[in-house]
Amino acid sequence: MKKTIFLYGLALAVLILIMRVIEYRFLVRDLTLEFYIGIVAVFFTALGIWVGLRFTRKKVVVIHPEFQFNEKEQSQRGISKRELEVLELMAQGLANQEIADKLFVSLNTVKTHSSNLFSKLGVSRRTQAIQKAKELNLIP
Amino acid sequence: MKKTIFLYGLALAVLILIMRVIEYRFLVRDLTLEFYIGIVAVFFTALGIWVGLRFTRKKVVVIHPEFQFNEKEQSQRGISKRELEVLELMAQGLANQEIADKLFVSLNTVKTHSSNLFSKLGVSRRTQAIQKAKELNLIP
DNA sequence: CGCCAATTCACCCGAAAGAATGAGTGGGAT
DNA sequence: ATCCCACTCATTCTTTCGGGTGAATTGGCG
Repeated sequence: MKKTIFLYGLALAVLILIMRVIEYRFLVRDLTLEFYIGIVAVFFTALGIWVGLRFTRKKVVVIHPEFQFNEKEQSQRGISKRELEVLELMAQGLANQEIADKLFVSLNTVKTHSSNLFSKLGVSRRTQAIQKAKELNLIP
Repeated sequence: MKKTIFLYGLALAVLILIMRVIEYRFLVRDLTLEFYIGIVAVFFTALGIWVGLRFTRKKVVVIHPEFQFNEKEQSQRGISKRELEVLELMAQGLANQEIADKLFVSLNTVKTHSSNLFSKLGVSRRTQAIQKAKELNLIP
């Protein structure tokens, strides 16, 4: 990212330098101002197009839109990190006891988390929670 | 498409017009040439970015490979139609009782179906069954 | 017709899940 | 220092699941 910004800055600097040179030449040769301006306009239009392409090309390449977590829903519903962990394991088909073992907590804790999770998701069963969570992009 | 080209042409015409006006004003007020050129450069850079974005902002079509039922798995595992119905409703987060109501059968029947389903899928919990069924393309 | 598979249902029992409640602890913010 | 919140855990109780078993029925097929 920093490299990208640096490259853009460098490109701009080079362009400004070129502009100066062009300016000097044209002033010396005493060409019309309109022509000079036209050159500059074309130049910077090209630069703009280039920049525009750079910024958007990547989006086209991404064919398979991968899962992207919906932070808004998480914060709006007040779902904590731990609850999310439980949710993910739940979606993997693990039983509460297995989740407890995996998270190194007690079964009761997992039950508490899942219970809170259900109320936050507005559901009453784990299968529904999984469905809902996928709809809300909380899990892949 | 023609509308787009027309719009671009129009935009360019307007920009040239604005350029002329700016040019006039700056010449009259006798400001520095560098400043004037800077304005033009920024202007056309913006134009270029805009054009670049317009031309490349292809809608990222979500290639969501549509579900296509895996008949082979169904027959190989000997899963009946009724069992599949139960599976689908199960994947929708319905409880056995709700499935029973929806299919107009008794709770015990649903239990039998789901039980047979689990053994055919090689799982022991409904959440796992849903996972597995999705992997096997038995449900979307 | 007799066989088979699918479907339906029942009963029992243990395990798991879920609801409700209370409570202790530790880290962060005020 | 105090308060809040996430996290933790426990207990009790009810509901739901899931396994196991047995059995009646129905429709298709040889």
